[in-house]
Amino acid sequence: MDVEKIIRTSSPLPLRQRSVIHLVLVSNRIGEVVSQALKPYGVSSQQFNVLRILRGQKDSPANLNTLSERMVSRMSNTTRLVDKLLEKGYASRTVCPSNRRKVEIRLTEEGAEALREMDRAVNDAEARLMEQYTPTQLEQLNALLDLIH
Amino acid sequence: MDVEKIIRTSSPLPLRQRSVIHLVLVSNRIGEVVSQALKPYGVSSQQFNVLRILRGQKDSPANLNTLSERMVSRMSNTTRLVDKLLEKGYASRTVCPSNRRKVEIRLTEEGAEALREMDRAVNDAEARLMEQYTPTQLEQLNALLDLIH
DNA sequence: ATCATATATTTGTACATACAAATGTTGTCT
DNA sequence: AGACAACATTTGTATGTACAAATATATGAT
Repeated sequence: MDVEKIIRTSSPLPLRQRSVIHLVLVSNRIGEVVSQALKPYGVSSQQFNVLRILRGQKDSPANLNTLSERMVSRMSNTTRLVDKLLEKGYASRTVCPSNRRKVEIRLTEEGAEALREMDRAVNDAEARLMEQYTPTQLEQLNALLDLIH
Repeated sequence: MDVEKIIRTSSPLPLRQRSVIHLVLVSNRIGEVVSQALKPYGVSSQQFNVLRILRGQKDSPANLNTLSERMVSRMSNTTRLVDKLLEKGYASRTVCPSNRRKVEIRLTEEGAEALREMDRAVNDAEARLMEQYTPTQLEQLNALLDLIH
């Protein structure tokens, strides 16, 4: 991305500062593209993320703790996010019988079905976004990102 | 960053998908580090961004349009963000006399002073975050990020 | 059994973000 | 001048995010 053009700065930025801004701009762009792809299904990218985690659980239910641990962007309020998924009929929530402090959250059949379509849409969008990259470049990018602590 | 560890997934992710998640994780981490550095000054990273743009204007004031154009993350509501800066005494807002539709937003002396300290704090935090990188690696990273459209 | 502590979730508050609609101002066309 | 479109900002609504406090349940020590 052309950082200087996007933030309309005339003077060139110091390399490290440019990298940091660049990373944020790219991530914002990813967010944009993904939310756009998900718009037809009425879910946010965080909600999509949760649906994928639920699917990854196979038949065992997830509790809120598990969900927030596994989410890409830690949600400080997973309760309300799950509320939205319930409203849409994509997930179910029951009190865990063995430990009544916990809740059991499951993907519904409707949720699983919608998720298959979302997956396709998001995957296509990501493919378009990243089509410039050769596999080698993707390896390099990942290796460089690994350096951040 | 160790993507698989952070999102606690056992199966390795496809390279492209891993890159996308990696970029988002890194950007989230940057956001965390920057907000932490700004916490003592009571401003968000977006507010900090606006303060820097105001300084870049030298003595000519900025209007809201200019601000949202130049911000790293486009704010859909720059009005309310500037409100916060007014409350803190870091910026001033007056109606533009030549075109009463516009507003003129300026950095106050107090804002300029606080900004100098914030700059130091943020710069230090970013330096710590990116200390692993050689200049060459930063170049490579920027070049790879340039590929995104 | 009771109390303190730890665990799991929910609720409250403030702020941030996205999008649409409303307001006020300016310039243009007739 | 009056009507109308374009411009710049503000306001409203819904949702998302961060952090702290509140609630409910379980566990362990005495």
